[in-house]
Amino acid sequence: MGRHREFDVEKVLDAALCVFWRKGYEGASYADLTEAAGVERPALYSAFGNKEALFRRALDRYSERYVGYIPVALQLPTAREVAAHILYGAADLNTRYPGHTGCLGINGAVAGSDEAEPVRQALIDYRAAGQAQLRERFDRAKAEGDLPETAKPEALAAFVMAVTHGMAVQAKAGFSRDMLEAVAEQALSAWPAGRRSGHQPGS
Amino acid sequence: MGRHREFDVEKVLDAALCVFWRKGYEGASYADLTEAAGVERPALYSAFGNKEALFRRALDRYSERYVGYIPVALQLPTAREVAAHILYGAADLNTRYPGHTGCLGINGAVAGSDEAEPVRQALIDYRAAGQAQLRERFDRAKAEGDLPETAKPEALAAFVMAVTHGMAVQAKAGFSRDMLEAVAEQALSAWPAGRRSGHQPGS
DNA sequence: GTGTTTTAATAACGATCATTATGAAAAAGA
DNA sequence: TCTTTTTCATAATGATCGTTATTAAAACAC
Repeated sequence: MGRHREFDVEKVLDAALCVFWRKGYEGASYADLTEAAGVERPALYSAFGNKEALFRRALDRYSERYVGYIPVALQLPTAREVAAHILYGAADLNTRYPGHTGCLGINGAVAGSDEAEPVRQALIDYRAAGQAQLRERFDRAKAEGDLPETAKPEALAAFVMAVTHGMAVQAKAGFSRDMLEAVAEQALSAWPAGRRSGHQPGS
Repeated sequence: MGRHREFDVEKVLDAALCVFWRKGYEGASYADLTEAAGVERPALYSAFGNKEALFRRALDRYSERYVGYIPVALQLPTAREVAAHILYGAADLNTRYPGHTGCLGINGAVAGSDEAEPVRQALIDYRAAGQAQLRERFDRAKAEGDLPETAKPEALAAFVMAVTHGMAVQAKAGFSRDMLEAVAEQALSAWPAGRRSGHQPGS
């Protein structure tokens, strides 16, 4: 019983995601969010709760709809291909939408006031989870001989993540896709070769 | 004639710099700034102007007092040493002070509200200037044979900057110095060798 | 059709934001 | 000592922040 909801929750969530992507968590005001979503303030509160809950829903949606290239990358046969797919995938995602360059995980919460600390921590956890997946994948690669015995999977994962974060910062500063791809190419040019890797540096 | 200023302008500026470093531009309120500086609000306005002017003064001081390792790096004889000095210098600066990890250039302005756009642009310009210096240094290295003819100085500079930005993001997330140094080491492991470079990959 | 329940929209809430009037206190010149 | 000038400290400015009362409208049950 009762009145039906008149707006599409998923469309509203997409609109909020775009605002957060562009302005970060604290920079996105309810005035921005309601204007982008086309609904009034109380509708956002009744549908999602408060601002932090709305952001977490937007982060979930971001993960589902835009970061799919990472699980795809993790399925690739060699570590180099994994890293390459992630690096070029980040280069693409960071520059694909002119209205919101960079990535939500970096734009949202690098710094800010104390009140946003739980949100920053959520984003840190989000990035850490991705890095842990990458590290596990590199552990496997080492066991399979795709990475040499001397390779340090944890450091390799942190390195790949650092480059992607750095590209996100650069994308927000307006770097071209070509430049980001050149960054990715350079990051890959020293990838350690394993027993079963056909790649030779410089070949 | 008139009354003397009772506080030390440089000490106040240092205090403001620490607050901006920790909380970013928009996250730092005047309540934070006056508490850290130990002076009242109108004193900050009379000495520095408004918040944006105070931030720019703090950015200048940051450049003078904390980023000296970059001009030092630019004087080193080989491009690899330049990149290594910058990468390890960033690893150090990003983790040296537990109270304000990361770096001001990244923490301050990756995302935020529209009102802070000029400040974000100032930080983008600041980072771009550093990258331009690096690129010029790599141009020289190429001319001197320290980088191979195939090397792309612009891409190399963007790559080094991307890694440093990524490390700044990671430092803000609590990464250890050891981990950041491992990231830097990996970034260097593929550095292109020129005619006059004694380095061989893997040696 | 009446009553109940849920949503929609307007407008207000207290808190905090950056920024300043305002007036007292202090130092310099006459 | 008196006047002038600058700084200091208290407190208030209008605006915006995230969050909600409040009331009107719409959709079900009976």
